[in-house]
Amino acid sequence: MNTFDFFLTHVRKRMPLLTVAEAEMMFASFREKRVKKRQLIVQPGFVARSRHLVVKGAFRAYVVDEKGEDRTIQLAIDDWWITDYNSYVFQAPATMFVVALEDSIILELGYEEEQSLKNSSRLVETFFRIKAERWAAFLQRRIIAGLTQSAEERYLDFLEKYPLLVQRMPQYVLASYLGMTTEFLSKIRHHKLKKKS
Amino acid sequence: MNTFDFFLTHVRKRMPLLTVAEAEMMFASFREKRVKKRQLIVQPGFVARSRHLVVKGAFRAYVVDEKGEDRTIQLAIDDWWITDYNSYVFQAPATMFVVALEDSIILELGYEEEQSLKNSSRLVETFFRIKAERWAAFLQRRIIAGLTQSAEERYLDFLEKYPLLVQRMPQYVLASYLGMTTEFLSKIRHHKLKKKS
DNA sequence: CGGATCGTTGATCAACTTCAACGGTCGTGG
DNA sequence: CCACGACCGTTGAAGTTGATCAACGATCCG
Repeated sequence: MNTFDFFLTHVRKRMPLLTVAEAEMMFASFREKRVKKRQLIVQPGFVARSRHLVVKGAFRAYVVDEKGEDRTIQLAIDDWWITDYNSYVFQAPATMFVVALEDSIILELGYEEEQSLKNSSRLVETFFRIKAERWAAFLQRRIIAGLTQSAEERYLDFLEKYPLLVQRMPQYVLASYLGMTTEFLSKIRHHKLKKKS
Repeated sequence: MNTFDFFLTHVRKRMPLLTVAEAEMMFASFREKRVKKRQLIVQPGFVARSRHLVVKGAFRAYVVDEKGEDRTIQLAIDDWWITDYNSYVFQAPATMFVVALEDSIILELGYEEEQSLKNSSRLVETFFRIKAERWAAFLQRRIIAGLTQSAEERYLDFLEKYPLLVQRMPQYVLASYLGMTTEFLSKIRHHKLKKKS
């Protein structure tokens, strides 16, 4: 499957009505890029000028807090988008790192290109509106999980919903995404939680 | 200020280009409602058929977990929108309660009405796209706060960013929004945290 | 082959919760 | 208009969850 076919399949999942011609027009605004493991595509202090659709590979967005700990804010593998969302939407300096966890292929869409696309096609505007709505819904579910579940429950739930992600992510990434330490996640996985009495 | 003027000011904040005629057309799809304190506008099991713009008053969206504890997912006072976002976007059964914390006035927008509005006006589609993007950005900042800050830091930050909200919300609402118990928030507020040695 | 990276395990510790008891205030029915 | 319960907040003691620290083991590349 070539990159355009991948892209067509991707957009048709959200917008079945999109014609091939429209998909081609959109596709023309993207740049295909190869990114090596450990390479950064967004860095704190610089504006995230693009959002990135992962064709193949894996990425992680994280912030580093005062204590120097990193906290994973977002993960992406094949067919997901990633960037520093705040930075991209407001075109303000980023606070996150976005780094490749594997050698990857991405489709990069610049902010200005996205604006033009939305201006030139009503359907594209709708595409990005739906994308933003679903992203918000996803984030809200994550907030609910954080407020209502224990570390173990969050892990088990995540494992059930995103088994592919769990398989591909190193454990320290997973732990920091789920809001716990690697040590604790290791204990959860090996049923080494000390139960009382 | 009458309700339409309130609405016009509200939408112009996001869309300065909106003409009065367009604002009037949008406004016609909303229903003004008065809601008494403790009245529910969304309930679990029923689809959230509307989203609500708070003209005057205060609301709280919360879920009840297995242990019977309630966790506040969203707050809204004047000029904010509220509903069960997941339920509204996917038109699926709600998991949240949305309840009035004061006697309130809201502008209610039904799902179908929103779709028609977006179809009939490009600018309205853009309005809701921007709204969704900012909502997602807001939620992501909340996730970052939850992953990187202690309970005390979350409270102090929230107090700084949303002093009006803090003033108007009862403490148990605030505590459950910030992911801690009322007791603990009370101790934070009275500097009763026991420090070691 | 050798360091860097990632994961494991147990002991101790800190942040926050739970529980219990109590005090104030608000609003509603008698 | 008062009284009484419901609701909300406070405080301290004890309990839990998960973090921190430290040491070690495995694996993976270069």
